[in-house]
Amino acid sequence: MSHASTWIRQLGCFAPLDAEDLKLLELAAGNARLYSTQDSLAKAGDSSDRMFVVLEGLACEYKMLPDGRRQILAYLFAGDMSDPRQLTLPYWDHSLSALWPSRILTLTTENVQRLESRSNILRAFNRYSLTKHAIAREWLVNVGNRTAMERVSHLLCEIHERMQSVGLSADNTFELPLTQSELADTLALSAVHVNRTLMELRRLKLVTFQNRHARIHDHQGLCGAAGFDHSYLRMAMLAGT
Amino acid sequence: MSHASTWIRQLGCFAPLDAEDLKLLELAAGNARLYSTQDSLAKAGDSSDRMFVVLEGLACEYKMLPDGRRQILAYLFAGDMSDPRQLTLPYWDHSLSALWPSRILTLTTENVQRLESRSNILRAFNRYSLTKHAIAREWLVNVGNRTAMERVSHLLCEIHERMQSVGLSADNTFELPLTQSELADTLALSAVHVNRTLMELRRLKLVTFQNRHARIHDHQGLCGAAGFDHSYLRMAMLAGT
DNA sequence: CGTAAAATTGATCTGTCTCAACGTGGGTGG
DNA sequence: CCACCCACGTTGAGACAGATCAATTTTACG
Repeated sequence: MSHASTWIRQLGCFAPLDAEDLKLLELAAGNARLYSTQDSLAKAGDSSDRMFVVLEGLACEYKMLPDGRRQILAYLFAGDMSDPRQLTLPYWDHSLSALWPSRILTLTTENVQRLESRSNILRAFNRYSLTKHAIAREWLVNVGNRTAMERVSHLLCEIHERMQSVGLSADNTFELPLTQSELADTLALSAVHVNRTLMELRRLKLVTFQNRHARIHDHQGLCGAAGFDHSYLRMAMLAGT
Repeated sequence: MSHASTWIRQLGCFAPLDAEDLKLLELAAGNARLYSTQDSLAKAGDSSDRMFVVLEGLACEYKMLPDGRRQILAYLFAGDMSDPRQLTLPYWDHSLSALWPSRILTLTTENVQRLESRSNILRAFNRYSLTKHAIAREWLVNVGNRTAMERVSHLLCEIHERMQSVGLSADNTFELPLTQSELADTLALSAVHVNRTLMELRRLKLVTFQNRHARIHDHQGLCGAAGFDHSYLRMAMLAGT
């Protein structure tokens, strides 16, 4: 199993890939680099001349306000990547950084063009990217309309489902090396309130956290608390609904 | 001046269009239909077999929660369109409806493919769509990290800039037929608080509203109140920064 | 072990929500 | 052409979810 397997498995969820596609993807995944927690990949304003693929670990996209407030816009788990179309723009409007020690692949415009010359890969990229945007829409709904309890539950349901689809969740347990402060900047809550909400989830026997791992004890209960409907995550997948 | 002029002018901001491109776009804009306030264009779950172009008027993308809460995800002003790539998906994950009497064009997959066979048009579509997503990211920041005053100001700065870029703003005045309740569902505030914030903006002599028109009296002051930085709107435009 | 980051807990504060009333202007039918 | 009407805007009072401030404990890691 190569270092790129999660990425390739994820792409395979969005379009069928043949042997030649797989070969090209494996090849492209050659020179991944290791990053540490908090290492910056790109800053808002930087030239947008490369895209990133998280092969292992965890990174995020975020925006900072001048006074230090931070909004996390997206998580990039193993198998996730930045938007390939961003390469057509002159600079980044948001920033990217690692949230945990990660193996991250950097692709140039030429690398990406070579991959996208394969119609299956192009199709997978596009459908993957559409899913990322569907997730962003749902985050806006989350932050805009849901209570703290619903927000945290909804995010956990989403992450669990994403992890499952790439085989990174077993026994309703998955690695989630996020601090409560990072969750706070994702969900637009204070870190203190995230803490209280997580403890409430524990008290309700819905989810527990140990050792940077989340364990869902009552999946149905959690989805209920979140008002979670997974259709936005599956829309672009081969299996359909 | 055709009915499609605002749309075409907007696309022309994202990629150079030649005579043949213009001809095809004009042709495609033939059978627009009139919609009234609140008319539905598509509901979440509907088959995603057409895209929409708002030639005149105002529409929006939104998501509803089962209990009736609504989050508006994007405004479609004259010249704006739904994401063409959505056509590759089986169904909508969000809904679209008119917010004001509008002239709206419906394009089928075939129509869009014909347009996208022109590389300039394809490029314009892509860059337009990237800008839409940059706006969505900024909305998440807005709802997640800014106060009511900042949120309202920021949204007004953004709309003003968008209107200006397609020539729908003159003398710092533009048509904005939104109710306070619609603003509330956009900004994740209550309608009552939107009202108080708008009155505060009026008291500060930054913006006034009359007759469904917004007039910005102190552009610099408004941008300051919002912490507004327009780079996310211009990133994909031909002029650059 | 020591140390710093992260989690936990308690007390208090506040921006915004909710509820409830009243004003108002533009569209419609009589 | 006027009167009604209804959606929208405005205003006030009180409530509350979540923020903030300030310790203290626990955990991770060199």
